[in-house]
Amino acid sequence: MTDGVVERSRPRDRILETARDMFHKHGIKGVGVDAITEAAGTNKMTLYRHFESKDDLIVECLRANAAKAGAMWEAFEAEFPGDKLAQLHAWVRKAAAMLNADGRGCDMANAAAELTEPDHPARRVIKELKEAQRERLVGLCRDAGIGQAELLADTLSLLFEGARVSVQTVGTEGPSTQFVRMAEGLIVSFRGTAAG
Amino acid sequence: MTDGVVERSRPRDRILETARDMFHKHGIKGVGVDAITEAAGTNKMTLYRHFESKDDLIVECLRANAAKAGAMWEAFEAEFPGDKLAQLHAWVRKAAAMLNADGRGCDMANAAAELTEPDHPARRVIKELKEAQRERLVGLCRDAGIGQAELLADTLSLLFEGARVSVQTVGTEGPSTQFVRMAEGLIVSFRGTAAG
DNA sequence: TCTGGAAGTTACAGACCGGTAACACCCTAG
DNA sequence: CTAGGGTGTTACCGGTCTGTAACTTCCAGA
Repeated sequence: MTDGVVERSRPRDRILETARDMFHKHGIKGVGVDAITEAAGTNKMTLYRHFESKDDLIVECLRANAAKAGAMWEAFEAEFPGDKLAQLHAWVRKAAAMLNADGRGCDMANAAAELTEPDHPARRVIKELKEAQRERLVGLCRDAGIGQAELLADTLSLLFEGARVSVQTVGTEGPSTQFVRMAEGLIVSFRGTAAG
Repeated sequence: MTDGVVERSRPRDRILETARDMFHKHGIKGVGVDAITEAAGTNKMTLYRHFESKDDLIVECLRANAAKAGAMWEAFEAEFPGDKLAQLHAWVRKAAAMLNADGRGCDMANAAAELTEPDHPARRVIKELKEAQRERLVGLCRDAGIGQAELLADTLSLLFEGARVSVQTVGTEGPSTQFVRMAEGLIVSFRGTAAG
């Protein structure tokens, strides 16, 4: 049984998954390690055997989130192999779906809002992962043949980030309802300037 | 001396101002009432004589922020009386300046990220104040003679919100550097469609 | 000068926080 | 059967949190 990569329900995995869920729902400082271990069906000692500290657990949760996001990009490539423009539209649809998923914003952004210490270990990984996501979106726009790929990618990125916080503050009935229209309009507009 | 509206350095005002500053810098759950009162040069009992609870203090801080934001809009009107388009451009400049002011995002959005309880008293005031701000921006766009005023206002709003969280996650050198270009381009674009 | 209210001080309650020590328990590999 | 590592259990440490009680000090207004 040592070959299994899954080996599900090992305590460490349960802790990581439970922490991700609870941090997402209640915020990082709103959840204690006791609550996490209890919800994960284990205990505090086991948590501290697998993670150096709560901060370490936070960082691992953020990395797990990033890994899940990375899988999303690969799913786009798998669904529309080579068709970067179709993948870009898939990203827009996926982003819109995330807006209506729940009222909580981006875990990275929320973590950045809570962990204010400038040298907190989570801050560097947040920056790294956000920059990596930007690279992927820029690459998608560029390979889709769009002229000002960086500007379009940054605009779409800011729109999406803004929509997520808008959902968190005024709910799903606010400005975020127009996200798809805005994004699609921008893509059309940028494709037009690329040709001209 | 009862006529004075200022009467500065009254304990309640010092507490409110200090709490606003500390909540902004360190987050709401990252600051205790002891730290606030000490920084305000007073004590905990005085705080609880003026505010029912920490939650009440939080709500008052958010309202104070909104009042300050309201003063900003009035400053636009005072600087460019009647010229709504000039006021819209002033808003863009002001928003850009706020991006470079400090690495912390919008206090409302940060509070919404931290206070996850759905019935937290701060949530309703956050929603009210964000909706009020949207109304002002929509009104500015409409009175500036722009056709799809709501769509432009929502797009600018999401861009600004996104830029603020972007600053918080990747810093001032990220996508937010393009905010002014994006916003001005959008205004030009929307003014074009209004005429056409 | 007297008085009343606002503000300061100290101490405390009760709960929760992150983190650790010591020990008992399985369960599997040899 | 045995040994050992991963796990569970209990108790605890020192600190911090919100909120309160009881008391003192100050200061402005009459």
